Amino acid sequence: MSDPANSTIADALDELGDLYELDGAVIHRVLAYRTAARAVRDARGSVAQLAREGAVTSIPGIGATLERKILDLIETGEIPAAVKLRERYPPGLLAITALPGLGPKRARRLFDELGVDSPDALRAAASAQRIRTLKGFGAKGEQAILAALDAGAAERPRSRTLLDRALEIGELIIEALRALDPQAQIMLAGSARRRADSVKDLDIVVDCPSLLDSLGTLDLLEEGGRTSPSAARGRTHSGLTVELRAVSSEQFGNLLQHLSGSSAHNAALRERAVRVGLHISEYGILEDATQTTHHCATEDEVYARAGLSYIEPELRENRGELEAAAAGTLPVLVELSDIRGDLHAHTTASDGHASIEQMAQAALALGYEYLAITDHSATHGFGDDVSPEQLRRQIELVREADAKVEGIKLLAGSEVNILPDGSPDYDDDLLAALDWVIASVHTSFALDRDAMTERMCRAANHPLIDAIGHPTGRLVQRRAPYELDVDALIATCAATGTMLEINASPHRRDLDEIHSRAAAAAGVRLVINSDAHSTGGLQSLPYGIWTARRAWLTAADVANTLPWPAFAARLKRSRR
DNA sequence: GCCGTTTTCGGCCCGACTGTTTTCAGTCG
Repeated sequence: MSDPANSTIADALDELGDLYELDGAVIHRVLAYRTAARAVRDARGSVAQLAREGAVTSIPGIGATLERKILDLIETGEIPAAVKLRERYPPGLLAITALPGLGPKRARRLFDELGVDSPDALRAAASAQRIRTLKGFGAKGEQAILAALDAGAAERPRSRTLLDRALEIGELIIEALRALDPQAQIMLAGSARRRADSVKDLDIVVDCPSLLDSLGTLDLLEEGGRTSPSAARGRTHSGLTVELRAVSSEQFGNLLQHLSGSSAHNAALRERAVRVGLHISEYGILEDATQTTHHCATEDEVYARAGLSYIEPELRENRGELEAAAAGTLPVLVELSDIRGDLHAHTTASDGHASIEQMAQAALALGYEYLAITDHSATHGFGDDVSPEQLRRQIELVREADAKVEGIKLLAGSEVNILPDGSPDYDDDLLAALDWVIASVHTSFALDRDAMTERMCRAANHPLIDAIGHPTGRLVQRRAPYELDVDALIATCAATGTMLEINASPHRRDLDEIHSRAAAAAGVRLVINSDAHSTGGLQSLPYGIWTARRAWLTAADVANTLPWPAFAARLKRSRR
C-alpha cells in the first residue's frame, strides 16, 4: 500500500477535529487539529515518509499524540479515535454545521434533544416548529434554518471564484470607486490581494466613508448597501460577494493588514505580538507598557511596530514568513519584470489561434527576449496532431519567422505528450533538432500512483526532455491532480537537471506554490510559462509569477529570468 | 493537543454580529 498523500492525512485530521468539536472538546484541542491539518497540507515533503522516519514532530503543531494518530493512519488506513467518534456522530450531523448560524454546539443540542442527525431530519423538526421549543433557539432561527435548507446550503460547498475573474471584477469596482473620489485610498485586500488560486469574496478597503453608500449604485453590482457605519456589502451579477470597509487614513494600514490576512498569518502575528506586550487588531496596536493605541497609516508601520520587516501579501499564509521577517531573511521575490522569455506557446499548427509571427509580435510587445513555439505533438488526440513531417516543416517556419521578426529570438520547440509508458511521442533525432522540448501528460490520467510516478520520472530521465509541463494536471476548482508522487518527480528532476514548469494559466497554476517551493528547495529550476493559445494568452504570465512568489521563489530560482544564451547553456542537452 | 524570554503547567489573537436574552454564548471572519 502506498503512503497516503499529505492532503489525505490533512483531511483525516480535519475530520477528527470536527468530530472532537461535536464531542464537546475544549476549543484549543480542536484548533490544534486544524493547525496540524494545515501544517500537513502545506508541508513540502511527504508527511507519511517523515512519520515513518520518526521525524513528523519536527512539523510545528504536531506532537507525540498526533504522531501516533498519523502512524495509525499510515499503517492501518484508519485513526481509531475517528472510527469510534463516527459511530457516535452520524455524517449528517457534520452536514448540518455547514448551515449558517449552526455551529457544532447548536448542532449537538439539536442531535441530543431532538434526535436531528441529518439535513432532512432538521427540515422536519423545523417544519414541525419543534426547534423553537429548545432553550436558546427561537422562531426566527427556525425560519433561517428552513431558508438555508431551501437555498441548498447543506448540500453544496460554497463556490469560489477563480483569481482571474475576481481580479477583473475587483479592478473594475476599484476603478469605478476611484472615479467617484479620486483622492481616496482604495485597496483590494483578502485572498485576491494574496493572489491565491481562487477567492470566496472580494474585500476592498477605503479611507473615505462616503464611498460606502456608492457601492450599491455601481452598474457592476446586482445589489449592495451599507451593513454598518463602516461597512457595505454587495453582490456582483456573477454572484461574487463584495465587502467594502471604510476606516480613517490614520488607521488605513491596520485595517488593510487585517483584511489582507490570511487568518492563519494574522493569528500567528498577533500571538507573536502578545509575547512582546502588543495587541494587534484591525483598529490599531495596543501597547501594554504605555496603554496607548498606535494607529498605523501603512502596513509597513504595522509590521515595523511588531519588530518585523515588511511581508509581501503573497507570503502571508503562516508558512514561515513571520520567523523570516523577524530574522531579516525574507527572500527577494521574483517579479514579472524579471522574466525574459516565454517557453510554452501554441499556434495554429496545433490548437492555437494565432500564427508564429503574430505570437512573436505579441511577445515582443511584452518586452520578451525570446519565445518558444511549442505546439502539441503527434498523439495529442484532439484532431490537431502535428506529425513528425509537419514538425520538421514547423521548425523551418520558426527559423524563417525568427529571421523576419527583429528584436526577439524564436525557438523551435514542442509540447510533447508523455505516453503512458513515459516515453515521448517523437523520435530522438527529431527531438534533438528542436531548441527546447517540454513534455506533458494529456492522456491516461487515471493510472495508479506508482505507474504515474514511474511514467513522469521516465520522462524526466529522457535526455532530450528539457522540462515537464503542468506537472500535476490539476485544474483549479475543477479537476484534482492525477495520482502522482510529486516528491519523487522533484528528486528525479533535481538529479537529471530537468526543469519543472509553473504553468501560468489561471486555470492551472501548476505546479502549485507548495510543490514549487519544494522543487526550488531541492535545487530544481522552475520555468514560468503562459501556455498561450492566442496572443492574449501570453498575458497570463502574472498568474505564474504570483504562484512563484507564493512559493517564496527569487529570480535565481526561475530559469526564464536568464537571457537565452545563459538559459540554453543550462539545458541538460547542452551539458551532455 | 501543542508549546516554552510564562519551559513540563497553564496558557493558547481580536473583534463584530446575532438571536435570545437581562448579561451572553455561539458563530463567523
